[in-house]
Amino acid sequence: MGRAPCCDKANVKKGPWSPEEDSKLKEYIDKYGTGGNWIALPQKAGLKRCGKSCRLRWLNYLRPNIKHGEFSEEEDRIICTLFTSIGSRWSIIAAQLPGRTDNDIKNYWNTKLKKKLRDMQTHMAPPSLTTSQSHRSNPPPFPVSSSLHQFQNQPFHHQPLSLMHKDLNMMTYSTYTPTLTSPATPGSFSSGFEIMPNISNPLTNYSSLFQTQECLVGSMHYNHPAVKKNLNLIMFGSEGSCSTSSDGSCNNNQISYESRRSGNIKQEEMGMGFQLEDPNQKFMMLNYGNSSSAAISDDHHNYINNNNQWGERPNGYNGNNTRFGDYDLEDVKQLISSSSTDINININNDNGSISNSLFSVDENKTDHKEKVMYFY
DNA sequence: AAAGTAGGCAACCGCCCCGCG
DNA sequence: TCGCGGGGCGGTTGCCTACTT
Repeated sequence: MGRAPCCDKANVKKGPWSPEEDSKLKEYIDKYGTGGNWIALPQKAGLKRCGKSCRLRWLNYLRPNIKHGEFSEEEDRIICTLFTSIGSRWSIIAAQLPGRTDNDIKNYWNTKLKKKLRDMQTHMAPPSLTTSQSHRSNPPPFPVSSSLHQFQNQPFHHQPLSLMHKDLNMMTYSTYTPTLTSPATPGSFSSGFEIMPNISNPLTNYSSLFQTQECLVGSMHYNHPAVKKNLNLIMFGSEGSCSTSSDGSCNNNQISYESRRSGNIKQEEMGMGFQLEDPNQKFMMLNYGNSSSAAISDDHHNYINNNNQWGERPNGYNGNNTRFGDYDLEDVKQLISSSSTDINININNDNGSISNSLFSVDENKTDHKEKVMYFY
Protein backbone atom coordinates (compact mmCIF):
# COMPACT_ATOMS: atom_id res chain seq x y z
CA MET A 1 0.00 0.00 0.00
CA GLY A 2 1.53 3.25 -1.11
CA ARG A 3 1.27 6.55 0.61
CA ALA A 4 -1.64 8.85 0.04
CA PRO A 5 -1.20 11.31 -2.79
CA CYS A 6 -0.57 14.91 -1.82
CA CYS A 7 -3.62 16.05 -3.75
CA ASP A 8 -6.64 14.74 -5.58
CA LYS A 9 -5.01 13.74 -8.84
CA ALA A 10 -8.32 13.49 -10.61
CA ASN A 11 -9.31 17.06 -9.91
CA VAL A 12 -6.07 18.91 -10.50
CA LYS A 13 -5.01 20.45 -13.74
CA LYS A 14 -1.71 19.38 -15.24
CA GLY A 15 0.42 20.68 -18.03
CA PRO A 16 1.44 24.20 -18.95
CA TRP A 17 0.30 27.08 -16.83
CA SER A 18 -2.02 29.67 -18.36
CA PRO A 19 -1.39 33.39 -17.84
CA GLU A 20 -4.53 33.48 -15.69
CA GLU A 21 -3.21 30.79 -13.40
CA ASP A 22 0.13 32.56 -13.20
CA SER A 23 -1.46 35.83 -12.18
CA LYS A 24 -3.70 34.12 -9.63
CA LEU A 25 -0.73 32.43 -8.02
CA LYS A 26 1.42 35.51 -8.10
CA GLU A 27 -1.27 37.74 -6.70
CA TYR A 28 -1.98 35.36 -3.89
CA ILE A 29 1.63 34.94 -2.89
CA ASP A 30 2.32 38.65 -3.18
CA LYS A 31 -0.58 39.26 -0.86
CA TYR A 32 -0.40 36.40 1.63
CA GLY A 33 2.89 34.65 1.04
CA THR A 34 3.05 30.90 0.80
CA GLY A 35 2.04 30.47 4.40
CA GLY A 36 4.54 27.66 4.62
CA ASN A 37 1.98 25.28 3.24
CA TRP A 38 2.04 24.64 -0.45
CA ILE A 39 -0.47 21.85 -0.28
CA ALA A 40 -3.20 24.13 1.01
CA LEU A 41 -2.21 27.08 -1.14
CA PRO A 42 -3.90 26.23 -4.45
CA GLN A 43 -7.30 25.92 -2.85
CA LYS A 44 -6.91 29.23 -1.07
CA ALA A 45 -5.68 30.86 -4.25
CA GLY A 46 -8.51 29.41 -6.28
CA LEU A 47 -6.28 27.22 -8.39
CA LYS A 48 -7.04 23.70 -9.52
CA ARG A 49 -3.44 22.70 -9.21
CA CYS A 50 -1.36 20.43 -7.06
CA GLY A 51 0.50 22.29 -4.33
CA LYS A 52 3.78 20.96 -5.58
CA SER A 53 2.98 22.21 -9.02
CA CYS A 54 2.33 25.68 -7.58
CA ARG A 55 5.56 25.60 -5.69
CA LEU A 56 7.49 24.61 -8.81
CA ARG A 57 5.83 27.26 -10.89
CA TRP A 58 6.59 29.90 -8.33
CA LEU A 59 10.18 28.92 -7.73
CA ASN A 60 11.11 28.35 -11.34
CA TYR A 61 9.17 31.04 -13.08
CA LEU A 62 7.11 33.50 -11.12
CA ARG A 63 9.17 34.57 -8.17
CA PRO A 64 10.96 37.91 -8.44
CA ASN A 65 14.45 38.31 -9.84
CA ILE A 66 14.40 35.16 -11.89
CA LYS A 67 16.97 35.42 -14.61
CA HIS A 68 16.20 33.83 -17.95
CA GLY A 69 18.25 33.71 -21.09
CA GLU A 70 21.83 33.04 -21.98
CA PHE A 71 24.30 31.90 -19.38
CA SER A 72 27.48 33.93 -19.21
CA GLU A 73 30.92 32.38 -19.41
CA GLU A 74 31.37 33.15 -15.76
CA GLU A 75 28.23 31.20 -14.99
CA ASP A 76 29.50 28.38 -17.19
CA ARG A 77 32.68 28.31 -15.22
CA ILE A 78 30.93 28.26 -11.90
CA ILE A 79 28.59 25.49 -12.97
CA CYS A 80 31.42 23.38 -14.32
CA THR A 81 33.55 23.93 -11.29
CA LEU A 82 30.79 23.09 -8.89
CA PHE A 83 29.59 20.14 -10.88
CA THR A 84 33.09 18.79 -10.79
CA SER A 85 33.23 19.34 -7.10
CA ILE A 86 29.80 18.33 -5.88
CA GLY A 87 28.08 16.74 -8.83
CA SER A 88 24.45 17.20 -9.73
CA ARG A 89 23.47 19.06 -6.60
CA TRP A 90 21.59 21.58 -8.66
CA SER A 91 20.08 23.45 -5.76
CA ILE A 92 23.50 24.08 -4.28
CA ILE A 93 24.85 25.17 -7.62
CA ALA A 94 21.84 27.41 -8.15
CA ALA A 95 22.49 29.04 -4.80
CA GLN A 96 25.76 30.33 -6.21
CA LEU A 97 24.09 31.83 -9.25
CA PRO A 98 21.64 34.56 -8.27
CA GLY A 99 18.51 34.51 -10.37
CA ARG A 100 19.10 31.04 -11.74
CA THR A 101 16.99 28.11 -10.68
CA ASP A 102 18.13 24.59 -10.15
CA ASN A 103 15.85 23.48 -12.95
CA ASP A 104 17.36 26.03 -15.29
CA ILE A 105 20.87 24.95 -14.48
CA LYS A 106 19.99 21.30 -14.74
CA ASN A 107 18.47 21.82 -18.16
CA TYR A 108 21.35 23.96 -19.26
CA TRP A 109 23.85 21.36 -18.15
CA ASN A 110 22.00 18.50 -19.78
CA THR A 111 21.36 20.22 -23.07
CA LYS A 112 24.35 22.42 -23.65
CA LEU A 113 27.15 22.49 -21.16
CA LYS A 114 27.68 18.77 -20.99
CA LYS A 115 27.89 18.61 -24.73
CA LYS A 116 30.18 21.58 -24.85
CA LEU A 117 32.61 19.92 -22.51
CA ARG A 118 32.34 16.64 -24.33
CA ASP A 119 33.17 18.34 -27.59
CA MET A 120 36.22 19.83 -25.99
CA GLN A 121 37.15 16.47 -24.60
CA THR A 122 37.17 14.91 -28.04
CA HIS A 123 39.75 17.48 -29.00
CA MET A 124 41.76 17.02 -25.87
CA ALA A 125 41.89 13.42 -24.87
CA PRO A 126 43.87 10.69 -26.58
CA PRO A 127 41.96 7.49 -27.34
CA SER A 128 43.68 5.66 -24.55
CA LEU A 129 42.24 8.06 -22.05
CA THR A 130 38.67 7.20 -22.79
CA THR A 131 39.09 3.55 -23.44
CA SER A 132 41.60 2.53 -20.86
CA GLN A 133 40.31 0.93 -17.73
CA SER A 134 43.50 1.52 -15.87
CA HIS A 135 42.70 4.99 -14.67
CA ARG A 136 39.89 3.70 -12.56
CA SER A 137 41.67 0.74 -11.22
CA ASN A 138 41.87 2.33 -7.82
CA PRO A 139 39.24 3.93 -5.65
CA PRO A 140 39.36 7.68 -5.35
CA PRO A 141 41.11 9.11 -2.34
CA PHE A 142 38.14 11.11 -1.27
CA PRO A 143 36.08 11.27 1.89
CA VAL A 144 32.60 9.90 1.69
CA SER A 145 29.54 12.05 1.76
CA SER A 146 28.47 11.31 5.28
CA SER A 147 31.68 12.70 6.65
CA LEU A 148 31.23 15.97 4.85
CA HIS A 149 28.25 17.34 6.70
CA GLN A 150 30.34 18.22 9.71
CA PHE A 151 32.25 20.74 7.67
CA GLN A 152 29.37 22.65 6.24
CA ASN A 153 29.25 25.23 8.99
CA GLN A 154 32.96 25.46 9.48
CA PRO A 155 35.21 28.22 8.26
CA PHE A 156 35.82 28.07 4.58
CA HIS A 157 39.43 27.05 4.78
CA HIS A 158 38.55 24.16 7.05
CA GLN A 159 36.14 22.65 4.64
CA PRO A 160 37.01 19.80 2.37
CA LEU A 161 37.52 21.06 -1.09
CA SER A 162 34.33 19.48 -2.29
CA LEU A 163 32.41 21.87 -0.13
CA MET A 164 34.22 24.93 -1.27
CA HIS A 165 32.02 26.80 -3.58
CA LYS A 166 34.13 29.84 -3.96
CA ASP A 167 37.60 30.36 -5.26
CA LEU A 168 37.83 26.77 -6.24
CA ASN A 169 41.14 26.74 -7.93
CA MET A 170 42.67 23.39 -7.42
CA MET A 171 42.23 20.53 -9.73
CA THR A 172 40.90 17.23 -8.61
CA TYR A 173 42.70 14.03 -9.15
CA SER A 174 41.83 10.64 -10.40
CA THR A 175 43.97 7.59 -10.64
CA TYR A 176 44.41 7.53 -14.32
CA THR A 177 47.51 5.70 -15.26
CA PRO A 178 48.74 6.36 -18.73
CA THR A 179 50.75 4.10 -20.86
CA LEU A 180 53.77 6.01 -21.83
CA THR A 181 54.22 5.74 -25.50
CA SER A 182 56.67 8.38 -26.43
CA PRO A 183 59.38 10.46 -24.91
CA ALA A 184 58.28 13.69 -23.43
CA THR A 185 58.42 16.66 -25.66
CA PRO A 186 58.08 20.27 -24.72
CA GLY A 187 54.50 21.40 -24.65
CA SER A 188 53.06 17.97 -24.14
CA PHE A 189 52.75 15.35 -21.51
CA SER A 190 54.72 12.23 -21.94
CA SER A 191 51.48 10.34 -21.60
CA GLY A 192 50.69 11.63 -25.02
CA PHE A 193 48.19 14.06 -23.67
CA GLU A 194 48.61 16.99 -25.95
CA ILE A 195 48.18 20.51 -24.81
CA MET A 196 46.00 22.29 -27.27
CA PRO A 197 47.26 25.82 -27.67
CA ASN A 198 44.13 27.16 -29.32
CA ILE A 199 41.48 25.32 -27.47
CA SER A 200 38.37 27.25 -26.68
CA ASN A 201 38.23 27.42 -22.97
CA PRO A 202 35.01 28.51 -21.27
CA LEU A 203 36.60 28.27 -17.89
CA THR A 204 38.98 31.09 -18.23
CA ASN A 205 41.27 32.18 -15.46
CA TYR A 206 41.02 28.92 -13.63
CA SER A 207 42.00 25.40 -14.10
CA SER A 208 39.98 24.06 -16.96
CA LEU A 209 37.93 21.02 -16.37
CA PHE A 210 36.92 18.76 -19.15
CA GLN A 211 34.59 15.92 -18.57
CA THR A 212 35.67 12.90 -20.45
CA GLN A 213 33.73 9.73 -20.64
CA GLU A 214 35.41 8.31 -17.62
CA CYS A 215 37.29 11.00 -15.92
CA LEU A 216 37.56 14.67 -15.55
CA VAL A 217 40.66 16.01 -17.09
CA GLY A 218 42.09 19.38 -16.50
CA SER A 219 44.00 21.38 -18.97
CA MET A 220 46.93 23.50 -18.16
CA HIS A 221 47.45 26.89 -19.55
CA TYR A 222 49.60 26.38 -22.53
CA ASN A 223 52.10 29.00 -21.61
CA HIS A 224 52.41 28.03 -18.04
CA PRO A 225 55.90 26.99 -16.99
CA ALA A 226 54.51 23.67 -15.89
CA VAL A 227 53.84 22.69 -19.46
CA LYS A 228 57.48 23.09 -20.29
CA LYS A 229 58.48 20.64 -17.62
CA ASN A 230 57.46 17.56 -19.56
CA LEU A 231 55.13 16.50 -16.85
CA ASN A 232 54.01 12.98 -17.00
CA LEU A 233 50.45 13.23 -15.95
CA ILE A 234 47.71 15.28 -14.55
CA MET A 235 44.92 13.41 -12.93
CA PHE A 236 41.55 14.52 -11.91
CA GLY A 237 38.49 13.27 -10.17
CA SER A 238 36.86 10.54 -12.09
CA GLU A 239 33.19 10.33 -12.66
CA GLY A 240 33.14 6.78 -13.79
CA SER A 241 30.55 4.54 -12.33
CA CYS A 242 31.18 1.19 -10.84
CA SER A 243 29.77 -1.45 -8.66
CA THR A 244 29.55 -0.45 -5.08
CA SER A 245 28.73 -2.52 -2.12
CA SER A 246 25.96 -1.57 0.24
CA ASP A 247 28.28 -0.48 3.01
CA GLY A 248 29.69 2.25 0.89
CA SER A 249 32.94 0.61 0.07
CA CYS A 250 33.87 0.27 -3.49
CA ASN A 251 34.51 -3.16 -4.83
CA ASN A 252 36.96 -4.20 -7.48
CA ASN A 253 38.97 -1.10 -6.83
CA GLN A 254 36.67 0.85 -9.00
CA ILE A 255 35.37 4.28 -8.42
CA SER A 256 32.05 4.64 -6.78
CA TYR A 257 29.35 6.79 -8.18
CA GLU A 258 26.19 5.99 -6.36
CA SER A 259 23.32 8.10 -5.32
CA ARG A 260 23.56 9.69 -1.92
CA ARG A 261 20.01 8.58 -1.47
CA SER A 262 21.06 4.99 -1.58
CA GLY A 263 23.45 5.71 1.20
CA ASN A 264 26.50 5.06 -0.87
CA ILE A 265 29.24 7.39 -1.66
CA LYS A 266 29.10 9.64 -4.58
CA GLN A 267 32.35 10.53 -6.15
CA GLU A 268 31.66 14.17 -6.66
CA GLU A 269 30.91 14.67 -3.02
CA MET A 270 34.36 13.64 -2.14
CA GLY A 271 37.30 15.77 -1.42
CA MET A 272 40.37 15.99 -3.49
CA GLY A 273 43.66 14.30 -3.50
CA PHE A 274 45.63 11.76 -5.32
CA GLN A 275 46.76 8.29 -4.72
CA LEU A 276 49.64 6.26 -5.92
CA GLU A 277 49.00 3.16 -7.93
CA ASP A 278 50.85 0.90 -5.59
CA PRO A 279 48.69 0.36 -2.49
CA ASN A 280 51.83 -0.03 -0.45
CA GLN A 281 52.87 3.41 -1.29
CA LYS A 282 51.89 6.31 0.78
CA PHE A 283 48.64 7.96 0.06
CA MET A 284 48.64 11.66 0.10
CA MET A 285 45.79 14.02 0.16
CA LEU A 286 46.01 17.69 -0.30
CA ASN A 287 43.31 19.99 0.80
CA TYR A 288 43.69 23.49 -0.37
CA GLY A 289 42.89 25.77 2.50
CA ASN A 290 43.66 29.38 1.84
CA SER A 291 46.32 31.34 0.10
CA SER A 292 48.95 30.57 2.65
CA SER A 293 48.31 27.09 3.80
CA ALA A 294 47.39 23.65 2.71
CA ALA A 295 46.24 20.62 4.56
CA ILE A 296 47.69 17.23 4.01
CA SER A 297 46.83 13.81 5.12
CA ASP A 298 49.38 11.09 4.75
CA ASP A 299 47.29 8.54 6.47
CA HIS A 300 46.61 6.04 3.78
CA HIS A 301 44.24 4.00 5.86
CA ASN A 302 41.84 6.78 6.46
CA TYR A 303 40.55 6.41 3.02
CA ILE A 304 41.63 3.08 1.72
CA ASN A 305 41.17 0.03 3.83
CA ASN A 306 43.51 -2.91 3.96
CA ASN A 307 41.88 -4.52 0.99
CA ASN A 308 42.58 -1.40 -0.93
CA GLN A 309 38.91 -0.73 -1.02
CA TRP A 310 37.31 2.54 -0.61
CA GLY A 311 35.64 2.84 2.75
CA GLU A 312 34.08 5.12 5.24
CA ARG A 313 36.50 7.07 7.30
CA PRO A 314 35.41 6.47 10.85
CA ASN A 315 36.29 9.79 12.35
CA GLY A 316 36.00 12.06 9.42
CA TYR A 317 39.01 14.10 8.59
CA ASN A 318 40.27 14.43 12.07
CA GLY A 319 40.79 10.88 13.18
CA ASN A 320 43.42 10.33 15.82
CA ASN A 321 45.85 8.78 13.44
CA THR A 322 45.34 11.35 10.84
CA ARG A 323 47.81 13.97 10.08
CA PHE A 324 45.50 16.51 8.71
CA GLY A 325 45.19 20.17 9.32
CA ASP A 326 46.59 23.41 8.15
CA TYR A 327 50.19 23.23 7.12
CA ASP A 328 52.46 25.93 5.99
CA LEU A 329 54.83 25.50 3.14
CA GLU A 330 57.58 24.03 5.24
CA ASP A 331 55.23 21.40 6.55
CA VAL A 332 54.30 20.47 3.07
CA LYS A 333 57.91 20.22 2.02
CA GLN A 334 58.75 18.15 5.04
CA LEU A 335 55.91 15.79 4.52
CA ILE A 336 56.74 15.33 0.90
CA SER A 337 60.41 14.81 1.57
CA SER A 338 59.62 12.20 4.18
CA SER A 339 57.32 10.38 1.85
CA SER A 340 58.30 6.81 1.15
CA THR A 341 56.97 6.98 -2.33
CA ASP A 342 59.08 7.19 -5.40
CA ILE A 343 57.43 10.37 -6.37
CA ASN A 344 59.75 13.25 -6.68
CA ILE A 345 57.90 16.42 -5.99
CA ASN A 346 59.28 19.84 -6.51
CA ILE A 347 57.69 22.92 -5.21
CA ASN A 348 57.80 25.91 -7.39
CA ASN A 349 57.22 28.55 -4.85
CA ASP A 350 57.26 31.68 -6.90
CA ASN A 351 55.45 33.92 -4.53
CA GLY A 352 55.93 32.13 -1.29
CA SER A 353 52.44 30.79 -1.09
CA ILE A 354 51.40 27.24 -1.38
CA SER A 355 48.45 28.13 -3.47
CA ASN A 356 50.70 29.14 -6.28
CA SER A 357 52.92 26.14 -6.09
CA LEU A 358 53.54 23.43 -8.50
CA PHE A 359 53.98 19.86 -7.46
CA SER A 360 55.64 18.07 -10.29
CA VAL A 361 57.29 14.80 -10.86
CA ASP A 362 60.88 14.38 -11.76
CA GLU A 363 60.87 15.21 -15.40
CA ASN A 364 63.64 12.72 -16.11
CA LYS A 365 61.56 9.84 -14.94
CA THR A 366 59.31 7.90 -17.20
CA ASP A 367 57.76 5.63 -14.64
CA HIS A 368 54.03 5.80 -15.05
CA LYS A 369 53.52 6.03 -11.33
CA GLU A 370 54.73 9.53 -11.39
CA LYS A 371 52.03 12.02 -10.88
CA VAL A 372 51.78 15.68 -10.82
CA MET A 373 49.63 17.98 -8.89
CA TYR A 374 49.14 21.46 -10.04
CA PHE A 375 47.06 24.35 -8.97
CA TYR A 376 46.92 27.97 -9.80
C1' DA B 1 5.77 22.66 -48.53
C1' DA B 2 5.51 18.72 -45.76
C1' DA B 3 7.39 15.22 -42.95
C1' DG B 4 10.88 13.81 -39.94
C1' DT B 5 14.29 14.77 -36.46
C1' DA B 6 16.66 17.07 -32.80
C1' DG B 7 17.00 20.31 -29.21
C1' DG B 8 15.24 23.05 -25.46
C1' DC B 9 12.74 23.52 -21.55
C1' DA B 10 8.64 23.54 -18.48
C1' DA B 11 6.49 20.48 -15.73
C1' DC B 12 5.74 16.14 -13.52
C1' DC B 13 7.11 12.02 -10.82
C1' DG B 14 8.64 9.76 -7.07
C1' DC B 15 11.89 9.35 -3.54
C1' DC B 16 14.14 11.09 0.64
C1' DC B 17 14.57 14.21 4.53
C1' DC B 18 13.00 16.09 8.49
C1' DG B 19 9.83 18.55 11.49
C1' DC B 20 6.00 17.86 14.22
C1' DG B 21 2.35 15.77 16.79
C1' DT C 1 10.05 7.01 19.92
C1' DC C 2 7.66 6.62 15.90
C1' DG C 3 4.93 7.51 12.04
C1' DC C 4 2.84 10.86 9.11
C1' DG C 5 3.04 14.19 5.69
C1' DG C 6 4.85 18.48 3.61
C1' DG C 7 8.88 20.28 1.46
C1' DG C 8 12.72 19.72 -1.37
C1' DC C 9 15.28 17.62 -4.76
C1' DG C 10 17.11 15.08 -8.90
C1' DG C 11 15.64 12.44 -12.72
C1' DT C 12 12.58 12.02 -16.41
C1' DT C 13 8.91 13.04 -19.58
C1' DG C 14 6.59 15.14 -23.17
C1' DC C 15 5.35 19.18 -25.64
C1' DC C 16 6.78 22.85 -28.57
C1' DT C 17 9.83 24.89 -31.79
C1' DA C 18 13.58 25.06 -34.96
C1' DC C 19 16.06 22.84 -38.20
C1' DT C 20 16.93 19.41 -41.86
C1' DT C 21 15.79 16.53 -45.64
